[in-house]
Amino acid sequence: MAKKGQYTYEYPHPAVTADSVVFGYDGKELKVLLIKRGAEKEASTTAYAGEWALPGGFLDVEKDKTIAYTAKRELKEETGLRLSEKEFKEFGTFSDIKRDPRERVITIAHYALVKLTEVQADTDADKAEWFSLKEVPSLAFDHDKILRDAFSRLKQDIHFQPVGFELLPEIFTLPQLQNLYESILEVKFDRRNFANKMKHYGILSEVEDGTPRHGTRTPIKYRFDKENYDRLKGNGFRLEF
Amino acid sequence: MAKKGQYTYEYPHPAVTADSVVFGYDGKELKVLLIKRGAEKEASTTAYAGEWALPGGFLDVEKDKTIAYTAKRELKEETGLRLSEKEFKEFGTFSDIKRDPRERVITIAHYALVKLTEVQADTDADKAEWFSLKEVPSLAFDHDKILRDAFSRLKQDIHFQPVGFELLPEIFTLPQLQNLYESILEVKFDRRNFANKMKHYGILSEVEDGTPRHGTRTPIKYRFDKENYDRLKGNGFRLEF
DNA sequence: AGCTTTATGCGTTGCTATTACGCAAATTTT
DNA sequence: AAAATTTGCGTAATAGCAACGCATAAAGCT
Repeated sequence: MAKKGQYTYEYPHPAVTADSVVFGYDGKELKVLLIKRGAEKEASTTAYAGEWALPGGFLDVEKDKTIAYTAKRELKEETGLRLSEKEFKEFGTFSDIKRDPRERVITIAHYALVKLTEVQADTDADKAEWFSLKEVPSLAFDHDKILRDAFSRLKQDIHFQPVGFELLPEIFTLPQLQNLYESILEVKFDRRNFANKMKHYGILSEVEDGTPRHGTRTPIKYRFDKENYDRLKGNGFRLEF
Repeated sequence: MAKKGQYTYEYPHPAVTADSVVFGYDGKELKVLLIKRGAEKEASTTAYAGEWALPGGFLDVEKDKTIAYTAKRELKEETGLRLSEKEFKEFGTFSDIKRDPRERVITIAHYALVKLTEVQADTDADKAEWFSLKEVPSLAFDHDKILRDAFSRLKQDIHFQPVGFELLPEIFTLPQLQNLYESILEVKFDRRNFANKMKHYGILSEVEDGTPRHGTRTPIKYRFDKENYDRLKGNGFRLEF
């Protein structure tokens, strides 16, 4: 254990944290993963004790190779979720001088997209909880603003990059995909035009699962064509609204 | 002057800097502003002494309200250029554990666009110099990578937001505007289609400067319609390529 | 059970935007 | 003087997009 006051510098240094906004989709609406701040182990986490906050924590100056690694490590520690560093998308720095009452703390904010249906079992329910975006409580520090910024960044990104793969289960239906887009963009699309567009991109593969499609009301099942999907991510596209 | 070893912390803290990639356009090609690192005042700047680098410097933990302010302050100190905080666009954090040989330094990277023709006089030529993007020397730290990332970010942003206003002189011609876009995107557009598109956006106002247009070869002069320009920035648009 | 409402897939039509060019005039280059 | 270049103005063909109709089966309702 480190002794108090062991680390000295010629000039004042800020603390640096990585915070993560983890979005999940349950087939109906967009959710976000929050943790409850406790006065458990570290004395430094007592600020805003008991309040809800984004998962995240301090950069380990000596061990964390990059900030993305900090985000990954802290998410695992605080919520049980294991994501790879690549899945964290950095979207901004929050550096306001008063944002943490204890000392100067700069946070590098990230967002990540996960298949809620698959990861729900892995999230440590004692510490973490999924909240509907519409029912998020007020958060510690400036995490309200960070969350708002993350959502508007996701909203922007989705116009130019497909995001379904990260959020939907492997097999899904077109109405599900459309609902996902509508949840994120907060708009409504015409059913048939949306279907045409998605099919036109060539990122969907029909799934034959034995069940002979009974009626027109049972939606056709799809999976993503990973190859075309990634190509489209690289090239970018434009989804109107 | 601060005494040595005055600032102590329970856990190690990183240093935090703000670095800026300042792009300018001289009517022909895109340029970037670099500084020559010297062993002048601060002992801490001796790393990579004599090499070219991006302007930037350490966050003043006690005085700088935000990282953007650090960027603004350091740019002024190092190059003489005065920009407002809003003109700095943050595009990423560089946090590799080995990126600075002295200690752990996290940098928040920004880019800015300026009218080269107007600011050239303000840049302190003793310390700073404008380089063509094609002739940039190899840079200190990981600044090569930061510069590459800034350029590709600018390239992305220009697809969805007009950028001419920030880079061109107040009065300019359509060929100039097209050349700017072509310089950034590294592609060629069809002259007439480009003109049609720009006119269609409604952000151009023809300038009557007495000179009765001699021949068709003297390009028509324009200025930006600031109101429509800003509206377009807000809404976003899509420039194909 | 029988009727109404809703969800899904497959299309069509008109409109707008985009692309790929042609042409004339004047300047610059050779 | 001739040739090549640059600029503005225009047009035809095409592709993409938005708005909408129709048939069918499931789900909801009385």
